Amino acid sequence: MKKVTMADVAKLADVSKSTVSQYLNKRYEYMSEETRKRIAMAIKELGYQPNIIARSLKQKTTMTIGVVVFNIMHMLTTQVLHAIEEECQERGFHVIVSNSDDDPEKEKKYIEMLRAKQVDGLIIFPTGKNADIYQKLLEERFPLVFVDRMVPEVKADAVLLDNQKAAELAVEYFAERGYEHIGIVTPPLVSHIVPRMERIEGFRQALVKKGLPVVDDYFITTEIPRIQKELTRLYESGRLPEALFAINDLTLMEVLYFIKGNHINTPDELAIISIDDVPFAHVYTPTLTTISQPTFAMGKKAAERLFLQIAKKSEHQPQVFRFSPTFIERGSVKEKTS
Amino acid sequence: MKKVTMADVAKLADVSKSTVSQYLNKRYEYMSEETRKRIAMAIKELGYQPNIIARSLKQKTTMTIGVVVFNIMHMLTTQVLHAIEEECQERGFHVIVSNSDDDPEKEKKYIEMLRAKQVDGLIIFPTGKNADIYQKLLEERFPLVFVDRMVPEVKADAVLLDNQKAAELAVEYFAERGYEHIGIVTPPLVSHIVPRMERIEGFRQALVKKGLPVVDDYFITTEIPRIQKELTRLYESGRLPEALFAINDLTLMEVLYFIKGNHINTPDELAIISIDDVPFAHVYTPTLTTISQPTFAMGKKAAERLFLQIAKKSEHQPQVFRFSPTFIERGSVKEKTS
DNA sequence: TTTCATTACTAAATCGATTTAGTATTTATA
DNA sequence: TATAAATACTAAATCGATTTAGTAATGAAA
Repeated sequence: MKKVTMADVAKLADVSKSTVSQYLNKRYEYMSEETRKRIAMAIKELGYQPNIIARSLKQKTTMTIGVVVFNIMHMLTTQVLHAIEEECQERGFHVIVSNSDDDPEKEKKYIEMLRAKQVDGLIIFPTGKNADIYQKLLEERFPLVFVDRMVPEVKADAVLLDNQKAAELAVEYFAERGYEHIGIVTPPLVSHIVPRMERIEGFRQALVKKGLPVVDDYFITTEIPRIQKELTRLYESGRLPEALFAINDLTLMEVLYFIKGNHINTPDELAIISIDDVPFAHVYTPTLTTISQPTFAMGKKAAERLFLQIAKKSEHQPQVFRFSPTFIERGSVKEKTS
Repeated sequence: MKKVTMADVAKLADVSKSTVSQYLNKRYEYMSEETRKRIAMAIKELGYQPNIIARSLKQKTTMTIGVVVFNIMHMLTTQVLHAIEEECQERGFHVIVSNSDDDPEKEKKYIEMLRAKQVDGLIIFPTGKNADIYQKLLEERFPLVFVDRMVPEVKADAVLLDNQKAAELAVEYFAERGYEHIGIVTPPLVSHIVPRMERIEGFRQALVKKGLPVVDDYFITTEIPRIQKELTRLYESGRLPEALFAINDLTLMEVLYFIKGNHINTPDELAIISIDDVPFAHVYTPTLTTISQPTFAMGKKAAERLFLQIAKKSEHQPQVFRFSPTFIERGSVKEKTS
């Protein structure tokens, strides 16, 4: 019942541990056919399984990466995570995921725990509030890639959406179809949450560019659980815009719930465009016009960049990758011919 | 730049490594206040972070569990995974997730890799086709819990839904509202995929119990990508039932797409009940009547059971936990008064 | 005054691999 | 024939912790 170690295999095959180790690492160069067979036999007979922990200790690599995300409930997170996992699985790496829940303290703790576990690199969907820690990782040349959000003062690899472009796509589409009163729905703006800032800024600029009014009332920037109330308030006072831009899947859900609750007709009364892929966009009534993030490509890129850093531990040139959003035209915006 | 080890801390604090180790493990009993302070100082000064790999090698525990799932795309998987992760995080454990993609070969490989990595236990959403491997784990008293599916011939802990009950709930609800022609939509039946078998068997028995006809045509049991074609075929030949029971979220999506594509009215032309929580059930039109699995409780239970096994490595009495489904009445079934 | 306990530590073994430096034998080359 | 090179291995150090057995100093009890 006790664990079989390399020493046991060595004894049975009547060779030294070193030779067994060579065998396991496929360094057959100076090994006789016969020895090789004897070791293979011994391994099979004993049902030997190497202990990767022991190997990791010596080799200082664990073939494991850590991912710290600020919210697993986001579609983006889930999808990017899948891509990362797939990319890792291909390379024989494992992934440990931790959820910081957008709490910088937790994020800090998890980064430390993962480092203590000797992960070979970190992919972080950052809270954005631990610049000192991120910076320290960089200085130690510890492999690090940011995803979704970036931290401007930390010069690390980052994989994110061209958020400005995404907002622009939405506004332009609305504008070209004759919409003038366009609102945006987003969680509260916080300076260190880059995509949020970029999306709202892109939205504002696109309005101006299209010569559309920038109405304060149409900026619904409040905590997710308060979005419905806010929208209902606007609706009841007759100041609801004709179109809404939901900046992610979570805000979209709130908008849809609001629509449902108040029997609002989409797109006639209220048109909708949102960022992120929701799985039901094409079966919903009406089908939902969305702006999709290339989550798979983003996850793949993040993993690739991390592996690049892991491979050559030195002189890595950090880069920010902006992925283009894809406009998916469906049925939640109509042609306005008023 | 090089790693700070316990030896460095010991040297700086002018004590032995043993004492530093005692300190880190909070065994302060026979340690002077002064020594304690000196060690604390040294740790801070050097920025020492313990190497958990080294500790794991000696202690033979990694504070990490492995989870092998057969399909990450399932809602159930995602949700149960979150619960497991939460439970682990509370105990300071990490989780490594692998996706077997319902391929027994991959499952086998991942189980072996995770064991080589010395995980302290495994939670498996089994393909069901590796009974010999599961059995070996059991015999070695390696902590193991099955989720969603079980493997009848392997007497391990298992956490699953009361599938028969779930099917019964659906049929009874339909029957009580005057439906007679009820269909079921499921991926192909395979004997080792227990929930599928139980759901369809429960469905059949409930029909009989309610005195309803069991019509072959109404059993749509085909690969996910072929479900729409099959439904359309039935529809065009005028043999579509009045009600459909979709046995999971993936089949539900196909049914919804079919409905959308053929402009079928729900619930008037076709009523629907499905198993699993889909996030849009309450914003869809009509709102979707579903049978929910207590995914959070299931994940929590699976983790708890695993930790129980990890705690007392011996004399563990395996148990199968059947969780009750919850019927959530919404709008995709009407009262038939024909 | 001797003996025993208690306190506050430490030296060395250990976990299970990898790796380096080295040995012994055979073969090839000068 | 002597030497160098290639082949087929092995002993021992190492990775960075934990842990066991032990030591030295002090205080208390007999």
